[in-house]
Order: sequence, then C-alpha cells, then structure tokens
Amino acid sequence: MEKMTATQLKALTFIRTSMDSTGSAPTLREICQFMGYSAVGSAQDLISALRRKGFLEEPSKQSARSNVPTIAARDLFFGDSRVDDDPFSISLPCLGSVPAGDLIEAVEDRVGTLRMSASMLPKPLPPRESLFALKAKGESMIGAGILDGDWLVVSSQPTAPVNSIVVARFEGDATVKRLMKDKSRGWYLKPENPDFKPIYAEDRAFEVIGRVIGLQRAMN
Amino acid sequence: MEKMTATQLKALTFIRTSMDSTGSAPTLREICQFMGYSAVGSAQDLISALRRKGFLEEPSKQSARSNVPTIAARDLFFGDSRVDDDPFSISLPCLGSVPAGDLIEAVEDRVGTLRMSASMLPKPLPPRESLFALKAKGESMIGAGILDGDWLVVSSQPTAPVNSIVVARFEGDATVKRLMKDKSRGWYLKPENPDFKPIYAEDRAFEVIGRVIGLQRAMN
DNA sequence: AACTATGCCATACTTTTATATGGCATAGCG
DNA sequence: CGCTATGCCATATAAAAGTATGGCATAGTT
Repeated sequence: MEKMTATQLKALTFIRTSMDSTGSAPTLREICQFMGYSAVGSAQDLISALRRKGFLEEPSKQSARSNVPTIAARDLFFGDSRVDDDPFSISLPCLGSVPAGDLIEAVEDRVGTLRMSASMLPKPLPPRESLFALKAKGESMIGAGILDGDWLVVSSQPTAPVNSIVVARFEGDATVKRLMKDKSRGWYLKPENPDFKPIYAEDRAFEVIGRVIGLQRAMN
Repeated sequence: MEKMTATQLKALTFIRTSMDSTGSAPTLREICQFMGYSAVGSAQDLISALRRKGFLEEPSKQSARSNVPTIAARDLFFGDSRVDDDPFSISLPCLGSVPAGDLIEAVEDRVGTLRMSASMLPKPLPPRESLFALKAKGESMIGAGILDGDWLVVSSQPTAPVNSIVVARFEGDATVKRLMKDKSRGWYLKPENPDFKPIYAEDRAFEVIGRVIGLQRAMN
C-alpha cells in the first residue's frame, strides 16, 4: 500500500471521525472547511490522490457523500498511535450454530450482528469474510475466563497454533477448547476446567473450525 | 415515543442497514428504489413522518444523505427481534486511569476508543455520557471470568445492586470487585479469587465509581 | 533539464438531492 | 359526516454536491 502524505492523512482522519459523529461521510465542501481551503478543487485533488492510492472507495457513479475509506485503509489505521480515535468497527455475523463447511453458506444462519472495534482484533486483521461470532456454551473453559453465554469472536481457519483456543467440531457439535499437542499422544483438546476431560484426536476425531481471537460479554 | 407503522419500520430498517453497508445514509431516491416507489414524494412523506415521530434527526439545513436515525430510535431498535441486524454501535472512551469526580473531565485522559454493539449493553441503555471503558488489572477477579488486560465497560454510577461487579476507588486506586453486603459487617468488596481478601467498608473506606456492564477481550 | 507529484487557487458546469405543491384513495375517529 | 393520518402518484424548483478546466509554485526524480 502506498504511503500517505501528512495532509492526506489529516483528511482521511477527518473523514473517519466525521463519519463517526454524523453517520455519513463528509462532502468535498465540508472537507474544504475543515482543511481551511477556499477552493473545492483542493479537496478534489486530495480525494483523487487518496482514491488512486487505494484509501478511498471508487464510487461507481456520481454520488453525494461517497468519500468512504476502503477496508484496506482501515487495516492501515488499525492500532495506529497517530490516531487517537478508532471509529473503525467491523460487524460480525452472529451464527446460531456451528458453520459446516463453507462459511458463506453458514451466514444464512445469522441470528444477529456484533459490532466491535477493529483495534480489539489481532494484527494483521484476519480476512473479514472469515470472522464470525459464536455463543459459548457450558462451563468447560471457565479457567480461561470464558463463561457460559459469552460471545466469542472466531476466525474461521482449519488449523491453529498449539496453546490457542479453538472452536472444534466434535461428534457433530461445536466445542471450545484449548488446542494442545502431546509428545506421545499427539493433538488434543484441553478443557480449562478440572471437571472435564481432554479429548484426544487419536481416540475420537475432531476438526478445528476456527480460532477464538476475541470475546465479548454482557453483564446484567 | 410514538408508534411506527409497518411501512415506516421497513424504511427505518432499510436506513439502518444501508448505513451499515455503505457507510452513509440513503437518499430519498434510494429509499424509493428499495420501497418500490415511483415518486420521490412518497419517500418524502415517509421521512417527514419518521422525523415528526422523532425517529430521524431533523437536519439543520438542506443536506444530502442526512436521514440519520436519532439516538432515541436506536434505543427503540435495541435488542428488537424484528431487526436481524444491529448496525447501531456506540463508542466509549477508554480511560487510562480511574475517573476522579466528574467523568467529563476524566475523558481528557482518554487513551483510545472502544466501539461496540448497543445490543451488548443492558436494556434500558444507560446514559451514553456515563459509559466508559477501563482496563482490568490483576488476577483478583479471575473467578468471575475477568482476566488481566480485559477491557471493562463501565456505567459510571455512585451505587450498585448487591452482587454486581463494580469499579471502586480504594486507597487512591481503582479496583474491580463484587459488591456484597454482610448482615453484621455491612458493605464489602469481594474478590473472586481465594488468594485475595475481601475489603470491608467498616475497616477501610471505598467508594463505588461505577458498575461493570460488559467486557471485551482480545486474544492473541 | 524535463517530468511528475503535491498542494493550493478560481470558476464554470452538470448531476444529484432535497423541498415544495398539488392530487387521489383509504381507514379510523369523534 | 368532517377531520386527520396514511400511503401513494406526478411534476417543478432550488440547493447541494460532484466534476471539469486551467493556472501557479514547490519539491523531488530521472
């Protein structure tokens, strides 16, 4: 991704914060006012540079307030200390059941939407299409601070590093456990609760569906 | 708040989802297209009805894409099962330290912004000015599923129900504990970790700053 | 030295968008 | 019954907003 100049960054930041407060992207004239320009053309130049560099969406046709940042631009801002605000949030489909096979199809099973700051996700941001949210069930992971009813943010992937918390399909159902590897017995799923027993792949097969990268809880 | 008709609800829902996907509110013509109208006036009527009823902001002057829902309208939708999507999110100031006295002043100590779905908060929504986020420190609440480094969503309030998890000022610092009441010894703060001892108000004074109503965690 | 990107200005033009009027049919209410 | 809200149509007008040109100065690159 090409680099931005200080002026371009200032404008893009304004667009972000403006969308955050008013709900819609600013117009060229509003950008002029903020930047202190007297000519619309100045804002035009800025916008076209940002578009060319891939920070703003290319509108398919003329449209008001269409100076919207691209997804790539959001990744760039993500966690950036120059920006003291994080208006960038992503929305995740909350799935009612465990995605079987293709995630795209599973999205039809969406029961809601969860929105969160991009800054709460690991960097680099996983592909947005791979992210979904799932409700934790049971007490098997209380040792890891995962309670019944918590919403888990999951990055859909077939493998995960040792020691990470994963969502796995096991005997037709989904389960959340820590993925571990034993020197002699190989891969296994480890509950974080002494009342539950680990599941060894050599005994009963399981399949990693995704990795848990975040958590949200509502307390009443 | 006045009631909406089915048509008006349909339009308002479209506005919400449209803002979610495109980043800006739809124009009257876009609403027409969605509703299947051939006349702009039809959408005008809808919008003016929604404005009169307080579901859409009254724009101060003519402006493109200004059909933005009011905050009251968001509360109304909040947790509503008729709406399968939740584009409404709020942003909270992440405070670097515990707010002393007036929250407004403490916001200057903002170290970032956390954005989350309004649906992850208790209903009715606490006043937005009273909400902030604070980073949990230490291990004293692991029994309640609160780990070191978790972001806590706090509703600033001087009192809280028994058994709720609160942020309290104690000996100049902030602490997160469960607020309890003992028949003989009165109010006390209970850690959710056997390694820590409860704090009795009769021994050492503490002051409730707010109530923890949500939690967000990033896992790496 | 020629070239390009940047960062501004000014003005004209076209499209998009909101607003204003007016009309018609239906349903509910006092 | 008259009244009002709703839910649509059609058309005209005004404001807002994007686009197109052209110009100028500076800085860096080839």
